[in-house]
Amino acid sequence: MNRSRATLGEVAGRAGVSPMTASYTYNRPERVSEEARAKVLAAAAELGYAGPDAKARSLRRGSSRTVGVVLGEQLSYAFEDPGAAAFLSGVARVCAAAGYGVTILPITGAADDARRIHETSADGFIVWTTVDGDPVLSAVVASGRPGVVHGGPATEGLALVGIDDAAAARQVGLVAFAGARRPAVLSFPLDRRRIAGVVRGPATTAARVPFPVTRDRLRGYRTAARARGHSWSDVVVSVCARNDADEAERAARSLLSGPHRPDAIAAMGDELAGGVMRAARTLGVRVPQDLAVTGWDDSRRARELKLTTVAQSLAEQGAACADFVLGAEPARDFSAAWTVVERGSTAANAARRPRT
Amino acid sequence: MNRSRATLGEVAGRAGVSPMTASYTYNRPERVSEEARAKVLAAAAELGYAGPDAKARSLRRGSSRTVGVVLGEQLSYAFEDPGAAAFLSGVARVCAAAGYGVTILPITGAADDARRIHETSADGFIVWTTVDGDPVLSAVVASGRPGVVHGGPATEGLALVGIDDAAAARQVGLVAFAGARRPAVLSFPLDRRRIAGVVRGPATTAARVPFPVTRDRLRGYRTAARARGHSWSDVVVSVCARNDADEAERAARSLLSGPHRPDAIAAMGDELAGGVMRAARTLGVRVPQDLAVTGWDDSRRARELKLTTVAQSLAEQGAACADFVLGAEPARDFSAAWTVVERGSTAANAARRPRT
DNA sequence: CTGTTAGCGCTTTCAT
DNA sequence: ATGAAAGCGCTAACAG
Repeated sequence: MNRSRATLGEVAGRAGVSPMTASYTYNRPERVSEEARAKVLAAAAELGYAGPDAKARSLRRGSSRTVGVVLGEQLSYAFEDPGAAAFLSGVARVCAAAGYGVTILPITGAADDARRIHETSADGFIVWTTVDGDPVLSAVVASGRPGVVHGGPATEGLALVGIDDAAAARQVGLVAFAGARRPAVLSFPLDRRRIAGVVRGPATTAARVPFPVTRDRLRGYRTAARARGHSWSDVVVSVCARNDADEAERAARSLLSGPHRPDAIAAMGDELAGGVMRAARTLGVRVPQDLAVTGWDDSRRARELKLTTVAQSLAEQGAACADFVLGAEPARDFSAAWTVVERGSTAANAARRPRT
Repeated sequence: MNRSRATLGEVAGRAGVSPMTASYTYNRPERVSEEARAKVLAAAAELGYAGPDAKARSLRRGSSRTVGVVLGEQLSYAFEDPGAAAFLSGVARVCAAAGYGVTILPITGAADDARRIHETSADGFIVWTTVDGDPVLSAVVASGRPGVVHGGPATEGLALVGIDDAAAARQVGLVAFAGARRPAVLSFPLDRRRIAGVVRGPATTAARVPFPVTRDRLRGYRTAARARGHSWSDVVVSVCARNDADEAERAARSLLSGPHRPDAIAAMGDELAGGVMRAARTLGVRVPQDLAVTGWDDSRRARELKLTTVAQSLAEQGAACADFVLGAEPARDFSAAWTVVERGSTAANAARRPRT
């Protein structure tokens, strides 16, 4: 049997119809008589023809029916992040419903990232987790195809989807730091190098934090810390290389065993916060009496651990990105909903407690 | 500025060269004089031309330079599984190195799954986590493009990559069940319905377990249980809907609190085994004295928890699948390496201990 | 090093 | 309901 080497024209020939009738059989079955359709399908079966070639279709239609998702990370990191998984499943749901495929474009950091954008036949792009000045952003703009950035940076020519991270960080930070004497932050990486370690507020100025999401959250925590009477310079910021409970546990153990034991830790992810909870339990530190903990994302984990956290739907944001690229949504920025969910990892009514 | 609407022909015209010179400028720069190249690039810049159109290229070259990865799951499940992440990162590494993109094709379970295969312009397919008789498998074969299945089912016309799950399960099962009086198994789902719950051996006959990996592992555990003097009918098999520590913890707590408390649990994933360890700690059950635990995959988690486990490299297997689709590897099945790593979650020298 | 020709396989457009 | 013509944008093959 010919391994699908047959063309639509050959199928038409064998069926004794014109190429157009064969084409309609696959694309507009309702426009073809029952009889012609049967002949075409029979001929196709005989020739082992599995359907119109997608590459030729793409060229002719001017559309590949594919959306490119640019992951600003090595794939191993991207898939380790539950947030990325949720986001992608939102993207995939919308794309599948519209008959679109999803092409993954991991960033290598090398100079050929931009070329990879141009060499992809996707009809549009969604960019996840990137940094200020990423050449990929201008490549997407230059490609002339629609693009959305999730979480920033805001880019001329691209739509932006995300939440107001600074506002959310401020609000959850107010809860975390209420009544605290030594607030601390457990942060995502500041840049692509993903260097873990402890810094203090001043090292987190905007210019040094190219990841927009991380930067905005740090800014929000800073506002909260100040509102609770602390100088940002005194706030310890422990950076984790990834959104991983085990790494966070080690970092938290180190903080909690040190000379200036924090009594409040605001973490940028529920995974990180979960690690803090484990470290606290191991060290006999009571939550929330001795230590307030907050997370981010309101994942399953947060519910189980009764974590105070920021609730947002990354799946919905992924869907919004896909809607935009597919043109179903207006081409404007989309600021998604978020709320702070207060649970047992912070003191009740902490938001309303007076500062120390 | 024209949003990349210009064609290569127009660029050539403006540069005063033939289309082929323009084409060579992008595809074989070394064949073009410095001067011509400069003229072409200048014209391209003026016209906002970002490079040759990928859709036209794909048609002309007969290749989209893209590999399709079929995930036999809803995307949210697939990305929650650390094994899938490792596998995909192996696929992506090889593809990126070869200049290929990766298109994700989540299975919906609906009748249009096969059509989605045909409508994708990928040059070949990698199928992850599917079940016996999945129509997707015959669709891949019918597409006439190369295909590999990871973990089975073995399919005429497709290559197969994976480990000998039955042999590995047997070997790790011998360690887990050494000296045990009441061995139990914590299993992955038996089929796509992902029904969680407790069954016994007889309900795990091949005919009822369409997931080949799960089926083969159950078979291996059965062999091990019998070798340790147990009837498979007496072995409790607790099925988890997903490879998730929290779900496993609940399942294990239920088993360990019940009337026939197991003293050995072989789990099909390190995440599941981690949940068992947590349940044991909570209930004051000592590992390995009161309970032997084994996992699968030798993940970071396994090392941290000192789990006896099956070590395999899913990233390497993903790479092997990609190599095959890209034609770099011989078109034959690839049985990957595995070993059982013994750690503290089972008794020392358990493999050599006499049966009870 | 550069150019000419031809056509990848399909579907839009417009007729019948 | 069916068909004829045209060409999507590019590059393989083969000159020069």
